[in-house]
Amino acid sequence: MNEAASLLRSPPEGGIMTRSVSCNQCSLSPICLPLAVAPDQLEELDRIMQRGRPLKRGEHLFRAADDFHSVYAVRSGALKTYAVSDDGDEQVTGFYLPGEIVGMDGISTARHLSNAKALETATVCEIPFHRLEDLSQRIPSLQHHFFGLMSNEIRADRELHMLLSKKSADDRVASLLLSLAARQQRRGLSARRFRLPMSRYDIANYLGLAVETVSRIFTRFQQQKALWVDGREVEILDRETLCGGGRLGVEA
Amino acid sequence: MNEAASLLRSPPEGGIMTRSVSCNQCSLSPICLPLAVAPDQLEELDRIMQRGRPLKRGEHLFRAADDFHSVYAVRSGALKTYAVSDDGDEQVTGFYLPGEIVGMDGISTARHLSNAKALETATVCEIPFHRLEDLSQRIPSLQHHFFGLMSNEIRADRELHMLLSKKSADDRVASLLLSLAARQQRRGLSARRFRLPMSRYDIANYLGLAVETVSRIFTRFQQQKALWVDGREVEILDRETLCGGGRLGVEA
DNA sequence: GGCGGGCGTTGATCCATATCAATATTGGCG
DNA sequence: CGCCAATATTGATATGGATCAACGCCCGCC
Repeated sequence: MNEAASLLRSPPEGGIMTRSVSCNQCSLSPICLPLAVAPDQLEELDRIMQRGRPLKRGEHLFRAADDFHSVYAVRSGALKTYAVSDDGDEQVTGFYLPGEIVGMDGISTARHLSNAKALETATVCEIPFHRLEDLSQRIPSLQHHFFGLMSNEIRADRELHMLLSKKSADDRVASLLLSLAARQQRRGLSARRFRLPMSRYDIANYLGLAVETVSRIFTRFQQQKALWVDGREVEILDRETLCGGGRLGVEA
Repeated sequence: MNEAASLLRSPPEGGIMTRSVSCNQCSLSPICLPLAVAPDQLEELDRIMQRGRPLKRGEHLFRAADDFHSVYAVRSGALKTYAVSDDGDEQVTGFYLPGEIVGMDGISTARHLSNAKALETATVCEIPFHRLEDLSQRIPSLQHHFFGLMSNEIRADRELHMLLSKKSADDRVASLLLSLAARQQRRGLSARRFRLPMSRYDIANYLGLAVETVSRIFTRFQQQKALWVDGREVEILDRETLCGGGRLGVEA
């Protein structure tokens, strides 16, 4: 269980390595925090970032009730966050892909209130939050960007709210697929074809559905030639049908 | 339709009045933005706040697609925010009571993406966002507090996510009632008895239920002596039963 | 190479809540 | 004061998706 580093390009020569890749070398910088920082100040941001060893699938980045001190930028792989309610059931609250920031819900309480777990081998850049706050005092564009990031998170949650409250199971699954596709595209990857980093269970849980329902919907989308699925590989064949196919006349 | 100011304590002497009440006179200051600002800097915050004429029930504070330039602190009354999806159906995304900040979802886009509408006569303090950002550059505690506010919004949305995705209609209604109660209490008012500012339709819409379901649940809670209801007046008689009554054995 | 356990699919049945329909009730307004 | 429209309640029925059950598959592990 401690051979985590072995999967990595980085030499396993000691556990935590702190400065293996700087932001300006990172291919994600145009969509990650650095986009808010002028080139000549990037060094400063870089200095507060900490790169850790990769997480193996199933490992936790943080857990609910841990002290909150950092947010994390995903560098590779994927994570999910989930909360556990008083009566014990789990709720997946989000999926995080490279270039995205995880952990922002802990800011107000000094404790994390959700758990973050790697869905597959993942690397993250840790950003101690108090230092990010300091830096934001000196770099207005960084403060602005970070307000924007949080605002985006709020917006996304509002969309999810509508999804869960008003939309059919089909719409929910379609919407998640299209969201993942868009996020792939943002990273310069194919928006049509990609691999789902999460299980059907996670998808169902996130969308408030039963696994069986998700499975059936994948099958049906495939029958309708709107989607090609092979395990976790998917290819979006027909966005129109996915989106509104059912409602807008095309039945059969 | 233009007699809006007439309902007010403030003299209707010209439409917009800009400085009728300063933050340090405002009874909400211990729970509103001022709590993040040292007394000797309160003046600065005060200077950027703008107090407008009150909104009448049904009036909009802003609409989706309006330019975003401000967030708003509710001073009295109540508002709801709602979004309208492509296919035309409405989703109530939040209720805002005195001391709370509305409009934060617009920050990242320069446009509002939801509508904010007064549920009853309401007054708000307008806070031009770019000036709040400036001020946050000079008052670290304000920046910190605002990050915290947004983080809270995210947290609340995560709880709602669980509510919509995993909980029964009963739990959802109970949860909303308890949330409103807690927010009453925060303002120093009774957590047991209060008036719902929103219609059953709004409640149902917000919680992803049908109006009829909400109505029936209110009736049932009353039969169970967990709640007393008269129109929009409610009194919470038994939190335990409300929370988990159904599941935890007490049936009948 | 075979075994076991998570993961995924498919079918049959059930139930919580939506939907449809009808009837109060309330509150704003002329 | 009385009317109308919006709001709220109540009952009967319909249904989308949950739940229960069974089975196949894949993959990591021994």
